[in-house]
Amino acid sequence: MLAKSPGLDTLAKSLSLRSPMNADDFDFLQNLPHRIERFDAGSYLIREGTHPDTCPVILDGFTFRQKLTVFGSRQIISLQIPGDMIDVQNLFLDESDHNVQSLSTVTVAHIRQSTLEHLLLSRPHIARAIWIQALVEASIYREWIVNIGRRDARTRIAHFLCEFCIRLKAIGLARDDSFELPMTQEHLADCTGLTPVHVNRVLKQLSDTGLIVRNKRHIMVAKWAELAHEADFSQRYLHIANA
Amino acid sequence: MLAKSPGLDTLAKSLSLRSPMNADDFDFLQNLPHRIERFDAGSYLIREGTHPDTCPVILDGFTFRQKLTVFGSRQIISLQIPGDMIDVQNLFLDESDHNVQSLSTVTVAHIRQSTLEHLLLSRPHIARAIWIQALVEASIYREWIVNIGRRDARTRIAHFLCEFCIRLKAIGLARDDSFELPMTQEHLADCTGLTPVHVNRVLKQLSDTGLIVRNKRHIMVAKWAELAHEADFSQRYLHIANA
DNA sequence: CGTAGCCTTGATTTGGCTCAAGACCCGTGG
DNA sequence: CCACGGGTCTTGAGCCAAATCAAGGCTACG
Repeated sequence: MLAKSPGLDTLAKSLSLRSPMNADDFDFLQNLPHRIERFDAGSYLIREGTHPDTCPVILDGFTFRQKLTVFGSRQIISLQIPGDMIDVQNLFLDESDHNVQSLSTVTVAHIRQSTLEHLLLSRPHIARAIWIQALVEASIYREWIVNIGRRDARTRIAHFLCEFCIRLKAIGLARDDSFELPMTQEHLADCTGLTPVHVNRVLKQLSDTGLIVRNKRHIMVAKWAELAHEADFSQRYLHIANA
Repeated sequence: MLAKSPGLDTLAKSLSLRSPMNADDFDFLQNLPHRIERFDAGSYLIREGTHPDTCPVILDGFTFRQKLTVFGSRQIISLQIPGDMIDVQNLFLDESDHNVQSLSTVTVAHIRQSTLEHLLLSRPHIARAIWIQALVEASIYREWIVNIGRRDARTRIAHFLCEFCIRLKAIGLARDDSFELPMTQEHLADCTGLTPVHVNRVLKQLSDTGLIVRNKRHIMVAKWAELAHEADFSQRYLHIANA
């Protein structure tokens, strides 16, 4: 529980990609007190209206933020990948305004909110990296608003695939523009504001056109430049330094 | 330029609503070095791809964040009202990923990014308030994703009106559920992912049903409870303390 | 008093939704 | 080892909410 764990490497690496960090900061992050927990797919990590006292960090697997309308439909708001801190906002806000659920089996490290608050004050370089992570997430929200508000279904799905692929590549979970979707087509529909049926048709169409190759949930982007062009995709909003 | 100005009152008040602040902090905010600038309606305050060296704070008027697709359509991502700092993210991110434009004539106070960076490190209570403002903005993004992704046109417009009204009331710019829209119906369409024509029809329909009363751009919410219900509106996501 | 921007309304079209049925895939238990 | 069943994916048919196209009307301002 208090001991150094290989687990928090994921967090330290993810944050150090965001802002330069010295060995001391890096070491400090790895030694943060935390508690490991595993969740089955579909579990709730955070529920709307509650105020969690820990911030989970994803070590392995995927989660998503989600809101439900009174009419019963679900909108997925964002996806979290390994290295992401999934509850920075509840450090400063009273109640969670949305739900967080696991997409697959996930392993998280819980860090106490009080530990984080102290860290934000005492470690400016780490604090900077955490804020950058939060600001980039907000930037992705903005792009999703554009995606859902002003792009047609084909463009929208293409954009989603480009974004997810780039994010995975940045943390080494995708190679050669090829990756595994950790979600059903229903989830994909809830990410893009479409229906599962229409997502299916669009995916088929993208395969038929030869832009992607699908094998179950494995996606290979066959023609990156063309897909990105059709997707109206530019990765500036992801704020990934090296690329 | 360096002198105390009545202008920054707006910022100090807005931030102190977000996190408790002592007289010293309050005074410090009012005495921040800044430069006042006015913009005509439609001016660009920030352009995608640039890195401004000041953060504008709205003293009077309204601005909006906006992105354009390659197909030429525009999506408005958020609205800023007096007291809002409109460029906190560029403190930490290299290039702006979107545009900010004025909706009406606006007066802003430019604060140097370096001044802000120093402030974030030296004044924890103010820093907290600034981060809360940024986190609440992200929360509003999340709600807009839901609004655009999963609500029909009538619900969407109703939700937009509820949100805008509550935000204005929080800073004393609306009374009795009655306020002035600082935008054209085309802007409203770009906020909601609809077309101007359809926005017009929905507004008419909301008047005809008696939920709102319109006089040019003046909106009076005649039946708040009913409008909020139809809008699937709950103000939790705005994180306004007192209400 | 002309003109440009905004608003309003009608007619028609269409992208994506709904409804429905069947196929596939995989884990489970007999 | 195979039958069963539930979740997911796929495809077809028909429909509808919102888009598009188009034409006037209003208002403010030079």
